Amino acid sequence: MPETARRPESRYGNRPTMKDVAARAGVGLKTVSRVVNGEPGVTADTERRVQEAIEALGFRRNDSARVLRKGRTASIGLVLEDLADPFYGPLSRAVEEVARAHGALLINGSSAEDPDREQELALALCARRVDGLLIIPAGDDHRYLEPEIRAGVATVFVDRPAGRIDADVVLSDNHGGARSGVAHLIAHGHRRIGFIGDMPRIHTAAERLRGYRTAMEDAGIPVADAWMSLGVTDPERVRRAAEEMLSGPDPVTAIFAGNNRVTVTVVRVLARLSRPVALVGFDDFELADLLRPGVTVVAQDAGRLGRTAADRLFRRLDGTLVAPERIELPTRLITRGSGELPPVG
Amino acid sequence: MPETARRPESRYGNRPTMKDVAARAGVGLKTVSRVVNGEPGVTADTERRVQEAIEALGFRRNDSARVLRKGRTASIGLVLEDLADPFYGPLSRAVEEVARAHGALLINGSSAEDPDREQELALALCARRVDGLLIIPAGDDHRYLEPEIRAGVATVFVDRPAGRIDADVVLSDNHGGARSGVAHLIAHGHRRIGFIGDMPRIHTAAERLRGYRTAMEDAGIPVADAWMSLGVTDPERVRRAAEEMLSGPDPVTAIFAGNNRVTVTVVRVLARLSRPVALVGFDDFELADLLRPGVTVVAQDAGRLGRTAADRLFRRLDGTLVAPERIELPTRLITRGSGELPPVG
DNA sequence: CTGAAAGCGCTTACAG
DNA sequence: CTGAAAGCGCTTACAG
Repeated sequence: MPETARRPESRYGNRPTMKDVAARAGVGLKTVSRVVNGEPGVTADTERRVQEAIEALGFRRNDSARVLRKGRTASIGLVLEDLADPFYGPLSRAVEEVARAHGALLINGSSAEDPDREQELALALCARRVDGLLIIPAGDDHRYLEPEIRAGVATVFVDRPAGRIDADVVLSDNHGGARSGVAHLIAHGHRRIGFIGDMPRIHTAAERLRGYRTAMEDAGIPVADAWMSLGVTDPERVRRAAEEMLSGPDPVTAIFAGNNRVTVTVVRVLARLSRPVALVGFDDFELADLLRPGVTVVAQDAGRLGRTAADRLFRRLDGTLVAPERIELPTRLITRGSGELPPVG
Repeated sequence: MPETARRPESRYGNRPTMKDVAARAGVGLKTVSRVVNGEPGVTADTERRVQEAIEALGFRRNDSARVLRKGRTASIGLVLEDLADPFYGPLSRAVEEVARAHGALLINGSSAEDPDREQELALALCARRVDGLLIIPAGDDHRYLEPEIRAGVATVFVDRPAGRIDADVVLSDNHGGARSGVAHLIAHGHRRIGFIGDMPRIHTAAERLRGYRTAMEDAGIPVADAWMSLGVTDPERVRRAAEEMLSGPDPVTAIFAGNNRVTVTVVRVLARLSRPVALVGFDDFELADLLRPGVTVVAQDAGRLGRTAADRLFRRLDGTLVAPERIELPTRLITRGSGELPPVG
C-alpha cells in the first residue's frame, strides 16, 4: 500500500484549509463551508467560533478547489491585439465593468496580432475553464475553437468576425464609416485621395478599404493603384507610404488613414509639409481637436463595442440566446478641420 | 450510504476528462497524464492511441484541477487604477510580456482609484491563488495583505509604495522629476508658477507637490496657497483650478501639471487663452510634440516600471530575494517648447 | 513501460 | 442545526 502522498512543494507556504479551521473551531468541515459562504443554518455561537478560527489562522477560501467542484469559474477571457494600443484600453475596461457586474473576473491577453499567439492564448484560457471567451481575432481560421464551443464555452468575437466558424460578432460599420469619411473628402473637392491601411488580412482593414473604393466609385472616380497602401502600421512603413503618395507628378491632395496608428503617423508627415493636405482618419484619438488643423475622424466607440460584446456573452451564459448574430455599431464622422481643407496642387 | 454525488450542473456541457480518454484508448489514467504532459516513458504506439482518443473526444486538460494538485497556478495578478488610462496600457502590456516569458498568465483588474475596490480585487486574486501580486495601490493601508504575504503570495507594489506594511516597490523619481520640471520653468524666468495635481492622498501626487515646493524653495521663491490645487483629475475640476490661477491681479505665468490627465486638460485651457502661459507636465503623452507649442514634459517610462516590477516578482517566486527593497527609476525632462516660453504679464 | 491508490481543498447530497 | 462520505479532474508517489 502506498504511503500517503506528500504535500506538493507549494509556494503558498502551508495555507490553512477548511479542515484546519474546522479542527480549530471544533466543528465539522461542512459547518465551516456554511460560514465561509454565508449559508443559513448555523447558530450565532458556532458562527462566532468559526470566524475566530478563520481569523486566527488567516484562512482564505481556495477558489481553485471551489471551481473544480462547482463547474463554473466566474471568469471570462478577452484576447485582444495589444493592451498598449489606446483603442483597447477603454474596450477592455468596459468589458471588465460588465464582468464585475456579473461577479466575474476578466483575464485578458495580447495576441500581438499573431494568429498562433491568439490560438495559444485562447486555448490556455479554455484550459483554465473560463466560462466565456471574447476574442478580437488576429487569425482568420477559428475552427480550433469548435471543440471548446461545443463543450459549452460561450464565445463572442469583437471588432472582427470569426473565420470559418459561425459565431457571434460585435463590430463597427467599417465599410460604411470609411465610405462616409472618403465621401466627405470628395464633397470638399478632392479626387486624388490616398488610402493607407493595416494589413489586408485584417478584416477591419479590408472593410475600410472597401468603403474607400465604394465612395470613389459612387463619385465615379477611378482609383490609381499608387493611391492605396496596406501593410503593417509600423511608423516607418506608413511614413514611406504617405511620402510616396504625396510626391511625383500627380500627388494625392487628401489621405484617408485606416486606423488610429496610421493617422498619428500621417499627421506627423503632413506637419512637415509646406502645402496643406486634407486628412480624415478612422478612429478618434485624444487631442485630435487640439492639433492645427484639428483632425477630422470617423469615430467608433471602443467602450460600447466591449460593453455590447460582454453583455451578449453573459446573456449566452444565462442560456438566453441561441443562433449566432452579427451586431454592427454605427460610426460617427467628427469634423475638425483637416477633412475640410480644399485640394491644393 | 449516500448515493454517488451527481455531476454539478456544469456550463461546460460534459467535457471529457482524462478518465474518458483512458477508457477510450484502453489505457490507464496515468498514461494519459503522461501523454498530455509530454512525459517520457510511453511507447510510440500507446501514445498514438491516446492522441487519437484525445482528438476524437475533444479533450483539453482542466488546468483548474491541475492547479489544485500542483499548488502553483502559473498566474499573477495586477491591480491597477484604470486600464483605459494611457499610462497603464503600456505598463500592463510590459508585465504581460514578462509573465508570458515565465509561462504565466496575467489577470489584471481596475481599482478605479477606490481603496475598497483595490482590496476586494487583490483578495479575490489571492482566493484564486495567483502566485504573485503586482499592485498599484489606491489605498494607503495594506495590512489586509499580511496574511497573504505570510502565506507566500509574492507581492510587489508599483508606481506607489505600500501603506503600513514593508514590501517591494518600484516607482519613478516623482520628487526629483517634478523638482527638475519646476526648476526648468524657474530657469526660464518664471516665479509665479502654479501646480495642479491629483488627490493628495495619492503618493505620486504628494511627492510631485513636494518636488514643486523643493524647487521653489531652492530658488527662494515663496509659494502662495492659490498657486496649488490638488484634487480629482476630472476635467471640470482641473479646468476650474487652472482658470482660477490664471485670473486675478497676480496670475501665474506658468503651470506645472501633476500627471497626464491634468496636462491634457490644462493644454485645452491654455489653447483658449490669448496670452502665452508656460507649461510643463509630468508624464509624456502621444502627440505632445505635435501641439503648438510642443508640450515639455517630465517623462517616466511606464513600460520599464512594469517590466522591472514583474522581473522582481518572478525573482521573488524563484526564492532568490529576501528583504523588501525600494527601486526608483529616473525621469527625463523632454523640452518641446511649452516649458521654454518666457513669463508674460 | 504502465497503472491503481491516495490526495489537492473544496461542494454536493444526504442522513441524523 | 450539524457533519460524514463521496467526488470534482487532475498529479504524486509508488509498485509491478
